[in-house]
Amino acid sequence: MLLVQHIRDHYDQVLLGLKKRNQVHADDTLQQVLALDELRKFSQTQRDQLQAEANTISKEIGILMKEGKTVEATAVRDRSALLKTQIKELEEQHDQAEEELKALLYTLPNVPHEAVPPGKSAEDNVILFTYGEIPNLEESKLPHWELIKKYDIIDFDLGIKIAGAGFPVYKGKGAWLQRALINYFLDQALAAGYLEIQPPILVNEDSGYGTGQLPDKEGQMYYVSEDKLFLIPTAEVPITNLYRDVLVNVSDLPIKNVGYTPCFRREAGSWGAHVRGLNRLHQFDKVEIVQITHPDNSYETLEQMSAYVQGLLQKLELPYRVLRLCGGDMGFTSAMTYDMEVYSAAQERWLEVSSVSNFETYQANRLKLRFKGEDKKSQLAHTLNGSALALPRIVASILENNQEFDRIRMPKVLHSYLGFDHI
RNA sequence: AGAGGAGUGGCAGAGUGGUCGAUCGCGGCGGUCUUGAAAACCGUUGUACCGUGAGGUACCGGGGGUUCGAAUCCCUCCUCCUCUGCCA
Repeated sequence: MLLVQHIRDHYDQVLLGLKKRNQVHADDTLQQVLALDELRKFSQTQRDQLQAEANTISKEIGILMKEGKTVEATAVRDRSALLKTQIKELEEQHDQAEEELKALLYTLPNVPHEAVPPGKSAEDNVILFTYGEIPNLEESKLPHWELIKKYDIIDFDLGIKIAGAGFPVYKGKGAWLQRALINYFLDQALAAGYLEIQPPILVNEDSGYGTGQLPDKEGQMYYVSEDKLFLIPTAEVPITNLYRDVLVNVSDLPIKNVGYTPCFRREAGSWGAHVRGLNRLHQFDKVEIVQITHPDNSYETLEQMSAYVQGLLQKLELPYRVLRLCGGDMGFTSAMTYDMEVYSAAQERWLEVSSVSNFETYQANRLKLRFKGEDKKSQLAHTLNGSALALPRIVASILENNQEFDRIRMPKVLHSYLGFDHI
């Protein structure tokens, strides 16, 4: 959620940023925000004044009653009753303005960093860097949805039987590979100084608001109505929300957390021919890194996190490229996002396997995540997160890129986790 | 799931209708003393919003109500504890 003060102080910059996100009505919305905030402040000032008077009167009545001057007390009491109705009116005005203001702010996405390119869709993302050799496979190469059948390691039909489409069943070496990747990713993050967190994979409504899934995106999450809980779409939600309503000490920053969780996405309406096999699932595994930093360091941290994720891809011997997302393709809450895409050699296309973002104060403002600085004043921290990594497309690329005639090579770094070197 | 009890400042714990944002203690911070530290003593110590400022307002688990006035009374929701039941 954007800060009203920031909108007021940097109006043109905010407007420009929102335009970069193709928010056509941004000017109107921002003007409304400022008007509502004025109304909010005005009604509070008025209300506070009347309330101060009412408080004084109440104390006077108390003293009069104690002295037994009941006649005088009754006279003052009438004045107080009048104040009360006025206060109530102003309070309603104030609360309504505040509520409308909040609702409006919820509709505004984060302001992109100035380095974020303009653009409407994925076409306009900027390729920053490409790494690795694209493998030269035989003509008989198979896409991963054929390979998993050939080696009987992942079974979609069984998943359909017990749950539905998009819920694969991992078997034998397929299951083992999942476990190995999770452990490898967690160990790497631990070595990089992250603290491992094992959070709940169901969260309440407040948590959904904290990281920006709510309002508006409830359709993307599975919902347990009996208990009013959401299945998490990413570990970002529970882990970042650990710090909701928290005032940390500046010396505790940066906070670095990593967590493995299954992730659940309804993906309503986003199915098509190009999302076969492991490319898009309702349930998948992901290791997520989250950092909370001082505002001065967050972009440096973003680069570090991006480098960290790239390091993982290099160790897995996968060709990849790094994109800087354009304004139109960036997530609602992000100020800058890098996407890492791995080349899947049989599908002959790039697959997104990680997304690393800096949210600046956008999430922190909703979360009320602040730190107390040297000057004893509290200010909002910056939050960042990234996939490190999401498993299904990594698995797809490993299977496709490393296929040979009658086996699939496993990356060297996984051998000790797997206990075998090929499938 | 049923019955009972309880939620107060970083922690511990008073306060049951009237200068209570809240006693006392511990912890934290500053100081005196000391070569330094400990001890002792003195002082200080929540958050948010409004206001140029002086200052004001709100917050005692959340929300609502009664009252001139609520931490205190009523309703409701949430959480925790104890007992019973169920259970990996």
